[in-house]
Amino acid sequence: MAKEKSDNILFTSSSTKLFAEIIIPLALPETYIWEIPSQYISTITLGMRVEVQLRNKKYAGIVSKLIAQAPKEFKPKEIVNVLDDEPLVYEKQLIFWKWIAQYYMCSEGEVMQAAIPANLKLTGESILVWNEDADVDIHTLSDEEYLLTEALELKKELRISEVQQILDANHVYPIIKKLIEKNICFIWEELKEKYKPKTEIFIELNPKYSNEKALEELLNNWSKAPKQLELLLAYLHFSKTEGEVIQSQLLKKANANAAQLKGLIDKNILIAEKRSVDRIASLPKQISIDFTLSALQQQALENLYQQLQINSVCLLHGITASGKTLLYIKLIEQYIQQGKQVLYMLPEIALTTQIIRRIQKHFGGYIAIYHSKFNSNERVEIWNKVKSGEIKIVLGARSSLLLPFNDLGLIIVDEEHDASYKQQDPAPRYQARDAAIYYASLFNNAKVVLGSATPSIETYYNALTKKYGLVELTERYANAAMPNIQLIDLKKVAAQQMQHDKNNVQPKIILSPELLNEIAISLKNKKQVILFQNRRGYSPYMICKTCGWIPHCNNCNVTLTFHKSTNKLSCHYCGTTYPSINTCAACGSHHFMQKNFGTEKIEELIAEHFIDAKIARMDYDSIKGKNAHDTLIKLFEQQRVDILIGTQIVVKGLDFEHVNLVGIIDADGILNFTDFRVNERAFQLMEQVSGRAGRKEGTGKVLIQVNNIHHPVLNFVQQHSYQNLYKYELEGRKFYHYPPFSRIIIVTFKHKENHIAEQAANIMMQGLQANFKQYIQGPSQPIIDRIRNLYLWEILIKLPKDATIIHQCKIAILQQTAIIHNTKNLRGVIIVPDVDPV
DNA sequence: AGCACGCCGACT
DNA sequence: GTCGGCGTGCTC
Repeated sequence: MAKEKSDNILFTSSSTKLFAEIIIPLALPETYIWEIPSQYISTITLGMRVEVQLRNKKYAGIVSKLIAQAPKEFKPKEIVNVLDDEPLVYEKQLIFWKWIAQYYMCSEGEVMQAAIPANLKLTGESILVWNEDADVDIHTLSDEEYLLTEALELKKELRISEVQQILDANHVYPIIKKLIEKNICFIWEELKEKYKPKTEIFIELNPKYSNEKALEELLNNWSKAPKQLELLLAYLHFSKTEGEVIQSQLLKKANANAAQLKGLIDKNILIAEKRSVDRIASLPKQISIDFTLSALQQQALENLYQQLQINSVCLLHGITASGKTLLYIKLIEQYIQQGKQVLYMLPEIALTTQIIRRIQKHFGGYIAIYHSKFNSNERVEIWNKVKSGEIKIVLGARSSLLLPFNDLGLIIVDEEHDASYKQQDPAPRYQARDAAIYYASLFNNAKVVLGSATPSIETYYNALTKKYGLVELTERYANAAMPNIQLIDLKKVAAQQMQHDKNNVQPKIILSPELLNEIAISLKNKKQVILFQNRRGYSPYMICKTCGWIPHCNNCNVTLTFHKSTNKLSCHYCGTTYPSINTCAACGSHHFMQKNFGTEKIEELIAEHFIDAKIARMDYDSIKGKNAHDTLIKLFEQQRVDILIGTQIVVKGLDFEHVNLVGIIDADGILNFTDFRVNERAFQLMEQVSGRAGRKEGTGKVLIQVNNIHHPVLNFVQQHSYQNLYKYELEGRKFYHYPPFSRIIIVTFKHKENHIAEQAANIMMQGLQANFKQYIQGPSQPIIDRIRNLYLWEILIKLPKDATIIHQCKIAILQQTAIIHNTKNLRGVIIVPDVDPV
């Protein structure tokens, strides 16, 4: 720290002026410069927060660069206050932010906005909220702090401008910062669902029995209460096999009751502790690796070490259930023992208690979990502990990449092919997998391991061309066989039924007799079934039987999906819901037909067929509640659900022992997308869903219902051949010049008037034509050409993989954006560049 | 981005 | 007369 400081102080003499570039959490096209008042010159360093005035608003910005030379064109204002006495981020993070901003075409302010928890950023808009649970010790407060605390207690909420009236205007932000630190108030975050960490009661053995002798003595001298002894023995067995013991599970497995457990707790033999599943401050900081790898896994691990000696990035390609997680755990252990920090990234939805518990079991209190559902206080806590190095392992989603690591040794990107690593809507639209590779390069000798059963084509290409190392695991552990995959030709089934029924209407088959039959067999054998339907709701659209009118969303150009459970129509693009329609708006008819089908409808049909089976549905609609997702998984784990019907959500890395049948209801729906990644995505989806079948004992079966039975991807899925898919797909990518043979930028233009959006897109296209004509496609309207009342136009740019051309093109796009925004009538057009879109 | 300034039409 | 719509310029 001391070294960093002396490096950054350019001048100490009081006659010399010092200036700083400050990042403001706004989408400003460039960073602005403020002057550092002389009293701060000796203490200010990069990464500290400062209070500055921009126009007539105040912001907490971050010092990103110190400058000795006074700018000629304007006279900078002075920084009002320095808010930190140590940097909030290291220089590495500042470099990283700059790279993200440049690569993904956004402002550094937008990156800052995404990186920093709300409680650490302040703007004039921020609203302070009184913390009802605050435990204030008045004597520790300064006069000004007390003044503000009093006002807050009275009014509960204060805008920063109001705070300014209460306090001396020059002292606002430092006082607020103090109060936030003292937990007296927090910064209001709108619409953020409050995430309640899930707590469970864990049972532990009193440490005084942790040595064998004391325990033996206890057991040998046991008298009375034989049931308690039985329970204690069950606990000991359970803790050996599972590590963590949860009260409810213990009682269930040991067939004991709460009174017996209470007896043991009262005798101080066992200890009960209520703690959150994902916040684990109380867990001991210890590593316990109590499994051994199979010969193949061991070899793969050694291979991985070797590859990481030569490469900074390595792909771990292991088929489903080959034990990738075990390798990660071994790897993490290595890095922790060297004192390095490790980031283990997973797609948000895969961050279930299942995986969290598994990792916790091995690394206890070294771990922190981080994702966007945590509230700001919790995020700040983790932020600080990662910065100080107290936390060694972060298990998190995409956004955990933006934490202030200082001594990162390893980043694991699990399920690296997963599209959710790419941020979609607010900028920065970064791809966390790719950004991780750059981020790692900022740390001394840090490595990246990308893991997947079905790697993205780009990643596999990079591995084969030696840009990344490659380690493959081709066998499932415990010799479990890959599931057997059968295609069900829906056309044939329909034809048969038509013959049978002797009426000439070809029926629409949703559930084929084969599938129903197999489900019945599974149920009879007390096995579980997963049915996959990649569409939620009951029916994707309704159509008037008389005139063909289809209800659309008022704000978007999409058909509305009917949800039977709520009896509402809903737009899956903007989320608006409408009451169910009984009358056709075009012809007044009351007869509607439901076209296609979603998870809700499947659930209903299955329930009709299997009256006694326990059925559950897992999709975006059914897991909205805080812990609904975890609860559902648990129910299924404990075999309290026989048939699980779900969308994408069911494929993400869940490990269920008793599933032996997976049904894909509508493969055509997966295969008929117009996106250059369809084949890759379809294969990944089907292969991952299949992987849920027969993971432990026995062989699983997968039934795929499909009309277009000759689609090549189905063949690859049946063979479980990623290699063949890769070969096939790579040729297509080469022919059409798609990634990995090019780099794509899509620029989207949005405006409430269609012709204005179009006009802006045309100006951009013309501006780019001079140098990039051969790379541009469009402008064109996307298939869904209006979302949230804004019309959309797009330009697709496929650039060669040449850093100079890409860089120049980005500059040209930004120039054209500036030109468009300086043109009359067009300034309202929202222009969104998306680099490496998915 | 966000905010003030200023130029126009519609109203008490 | 003035209220408020939004097009325009500008922020260190």
